[in-house]
Amino acid sequence: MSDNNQSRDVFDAIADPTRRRLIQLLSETEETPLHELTVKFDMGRTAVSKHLNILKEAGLVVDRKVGRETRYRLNAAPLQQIQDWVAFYSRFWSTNMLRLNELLVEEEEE
Amino acid sequence: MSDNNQSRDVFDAIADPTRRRLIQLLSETEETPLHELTVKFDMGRTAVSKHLNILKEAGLVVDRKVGRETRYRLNAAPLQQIQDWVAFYSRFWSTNMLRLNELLVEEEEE
DNA sequence: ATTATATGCCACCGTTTGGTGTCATGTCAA
DNA sequence: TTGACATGACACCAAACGGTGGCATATAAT
Repeated sequence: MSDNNQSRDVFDAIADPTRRRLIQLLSETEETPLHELTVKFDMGRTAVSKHLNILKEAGLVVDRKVGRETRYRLNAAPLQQIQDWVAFYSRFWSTNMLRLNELLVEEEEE
Repeated sequence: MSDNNQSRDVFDAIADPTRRRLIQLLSETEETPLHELTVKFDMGRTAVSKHLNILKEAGLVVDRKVGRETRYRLNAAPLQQIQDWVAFYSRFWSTNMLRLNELLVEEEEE
């Protein structure tokens, strides 16, 4: 159904701060060409392009050529994997909260 | 309030599959010594220990010496950062759903 | 007392990562 | 048509990563 050309682990793709910032920037627009993204970073065009390619490998970004520029668009769908994964562990910090409360109550009663 | 000895980015810590498996294993027990974790992986003790240290740097794991062994315990709390981050983008795959529907409707009406 | 176990620490090593600069090519503007 | 712009592709590089093995030490078991 959805696009699964994921040759790269999504967890891996979002590990880098630059790539997370790219995701954020792309979430603010419909479509942005490489050169426009590049000016927002303290690094060369080649580096930004590489990061975008990694995001593309993870399926988080789609690119499209328009004239001489390549425009990038966010595809947030693969992030569901992350959400599913982390949702499983939400129960653990909840129960830790409960356990913390137990300890506090015990201390009060001593 | 909570423990913030995070010298390591949580996104970075969970990027590695071995470390995610460690998190999963630790979620199944209260506390597990290094040697017991080691036997579950196809790598040496040193490698597993390194991964656990990285998780520790991210605050995802707490260790405690008991006799000659070092026991590790999961602390899922820092994973909230991940959840918060990804939650922000959930609206994007939802709106993509909506946009997909729009496109389908347009096609039908043509 | 001796031996086995569990670990930390360190040196080492090949591969990946995240950046650089350069060159060739395609496209837009004058 | 000439020149500026946007990009891809490539070689290169230092640093980080993910693994190894060996050694020293503390604890447990015999």
